[in-house]
Amino acid sequence: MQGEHFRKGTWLQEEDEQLTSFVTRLGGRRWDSLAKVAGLRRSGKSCRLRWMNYLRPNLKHGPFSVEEEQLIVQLQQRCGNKWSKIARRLPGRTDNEIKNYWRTHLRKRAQAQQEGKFKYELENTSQDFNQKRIDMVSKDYNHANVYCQENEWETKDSSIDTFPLSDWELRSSLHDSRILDWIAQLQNGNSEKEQEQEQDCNSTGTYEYNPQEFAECRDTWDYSGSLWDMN
DNA sequence: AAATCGGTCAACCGCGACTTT
DNA sequence: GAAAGTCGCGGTTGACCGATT
Repeated sequence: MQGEHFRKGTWLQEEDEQLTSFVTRLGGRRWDSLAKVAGLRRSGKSCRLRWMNYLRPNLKHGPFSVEEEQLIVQLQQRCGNKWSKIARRLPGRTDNEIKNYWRTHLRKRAQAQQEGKFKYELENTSQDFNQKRIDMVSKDYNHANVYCQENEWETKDSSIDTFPLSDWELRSSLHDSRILDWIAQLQNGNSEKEQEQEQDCNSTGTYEYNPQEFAECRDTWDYSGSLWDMN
């Protein structure tokens, strides 16, 4: 493909139609060849992206639901910026869409919540406080777990694909780690985080699902609550 | 009304992983 | 086993649009 001049920028409707027609007939493989055969002056890469993020069937294009938002926040905390993995848990959503949504909507909210609460929590650090934190986070992860089960998403894989609520996971947000590290250092004089980092994400340890608690959690979620709210 | 700013999102880029030859 | 080709991912860019000055 050397020296070829590919078109860039926004896709035209004719291009979309052309691409859809050829992907439907030939399948979504060999994108460079497909682009050529279809007569599109686009790179295979560009065609693949357009198909995956916009044209392929069963994509949702509307606004994210509250439950989708919750799931994104929880999964992002759990596994970081692994957008493709997160996208697999949100049928009809693309990694690009989730990534953009996180960056433009959720990240700031999360940061603001964390920064706002961090000050408060430094002043309220105690064993009771930490137990409350763990209970809170546990509730949120149960929510995500149940949501996946309700939607019959595969749970055979480990790590992100199941939601075993290990002790490590309950404290895995930056926020919780920071607080608990600090406490551990005060108590033991060494960092608990080093040990945590060595633990496998697959470690198990389950928590009971309480439907009533879940319903309350679901009803009251509005980002003034949830993971970062102690009130 | 025009200029500027900030938010949003589609699309691009670079790179590593995987597959094919 | 090596090289070339292809795919998939995460980060970044830039066009567009509405709000504000």
